[in-house]
Amino acid sequence: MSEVIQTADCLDCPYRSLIFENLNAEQLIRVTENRKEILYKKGEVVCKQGDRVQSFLYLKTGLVKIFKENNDNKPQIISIAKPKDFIGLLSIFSQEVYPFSISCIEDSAICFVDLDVIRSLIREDGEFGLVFLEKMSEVSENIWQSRLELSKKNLRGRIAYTLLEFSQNIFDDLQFDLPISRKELAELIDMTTENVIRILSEFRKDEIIGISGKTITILDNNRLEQINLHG
Amino acid sequence: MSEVIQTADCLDCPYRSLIFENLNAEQLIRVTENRKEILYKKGEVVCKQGDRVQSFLYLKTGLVKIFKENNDNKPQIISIAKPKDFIGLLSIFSQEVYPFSISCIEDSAICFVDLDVIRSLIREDGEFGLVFLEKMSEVSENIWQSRLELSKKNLRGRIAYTLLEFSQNIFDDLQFDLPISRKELAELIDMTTENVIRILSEFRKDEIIGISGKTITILDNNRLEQINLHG
DNA sequence: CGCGGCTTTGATGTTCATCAAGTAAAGTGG
DNA sequence: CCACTTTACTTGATGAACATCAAAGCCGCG
Repeated sequence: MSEVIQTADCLDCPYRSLIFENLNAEQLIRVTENRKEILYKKGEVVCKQGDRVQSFLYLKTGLVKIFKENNDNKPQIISIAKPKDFIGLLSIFSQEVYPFSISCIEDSAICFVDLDVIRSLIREDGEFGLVFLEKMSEVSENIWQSRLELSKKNLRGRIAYTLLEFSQNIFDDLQFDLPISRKELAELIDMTTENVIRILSEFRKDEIIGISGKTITILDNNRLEQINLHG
Repeated sequence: MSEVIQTADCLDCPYRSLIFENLNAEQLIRVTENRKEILYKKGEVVCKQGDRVQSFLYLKTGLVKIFKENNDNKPQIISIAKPKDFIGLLSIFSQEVYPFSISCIEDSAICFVDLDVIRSLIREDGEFGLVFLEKMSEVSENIWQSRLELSKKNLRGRIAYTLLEFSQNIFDDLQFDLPISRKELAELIDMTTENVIRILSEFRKDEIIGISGKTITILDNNRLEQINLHG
């Protein structure tokens, strides 16, 4: 199960985000004293839609999915977050409760910083506030970019786009282990599980990718790019 | 054509946003001196995708559409913004240039506040920064909510959703003039113009709505809600 | 008044979801 | 550790939802 660990203070944290770069010693101590780090196993839930927002969430290592749970039993995955992402997104500043759930698709380490501490840092240190805003803006912009891009593509295009995302932005390799199931991939790009599988098989038959269980190898990057663009 | 007007200072602005509520006199003067207000006619362009971001944009009155221009000649409307919305969205803090265009779908008055002034206000006045962040968060959250809601519905559901949005959130009336063309409605909810028209006609035949040119009258709100929910 | 863009309807075809059925894999309890 | 259950994966067949194409009327505007 998940485990709270006591790390050295944030000053020495190798995963310290740029936003905490310019804090002074006193401020960093305040952050250190009002945070906890939790190690999660793959599959564990970080927060559930409807939970009270109390912390600023920072993904140190691992991979998580941020998703809406609808009462129709068809979750919608909003985004897969990478290390150094702010996984509470912007919501934490206007919502009482989380409008989405977060769970781990790989073992992950997540820092929970007391939200009141973040608020007080912004209040007293405008420079911090500004940097914070910029970083928030960037994360948000990336997710928007992706969603809008996806929504104008057909199924083949969406699959191609997502495989390229994984390859280029997350694993930085032409071969990688799909961190999510076919079902989750379907939830991420808004299609059915059957069609995800069908199209992956198609790509395999066309020798655009290789598939071995969860392991995907991109064999013909060009063609994948073409499908991405014209799908 | 569009017209720059010299209004009284922001202190007296009846449309002053809550975010400027707690500024002191000196700060408000700085805002006043580094802003301009422009009156646009329906159809005029406020900013184009790719323009350099230099101002914080605030919609005082009117209605604008925020949209992506793709090279395939199929614009995607991201959102219709109402008075008091921050129409540059979060992008202004991480993007050099606008990732979208904005144009007016009704005559509109828009304030351009020099972005450097906003930045300096955040730097020097943390409370302002925090309120600003909260408001940004709220606007962003609403758009997300809408897009995710839409993306899980079928065409009838999307039309129903949008009509209810207009009725309830924008015009606060069961009868209203559609501020956008059928074509734009299609771009907003990601379908073809033909199908927008077809489904509106269907709703008319079923006596769920009345249509007379741009004027829509919701005759059976209940049924529309049902279609929205189950579509 | 004539041109271009918007609107409307119908006919047609494609894309995609759904249903069904079976295999493989992965967790669960005795 | 094995039987059992559940969940993931896979393929095919079918039909529904939706896009595309075509044609014609309409409306606003120079």
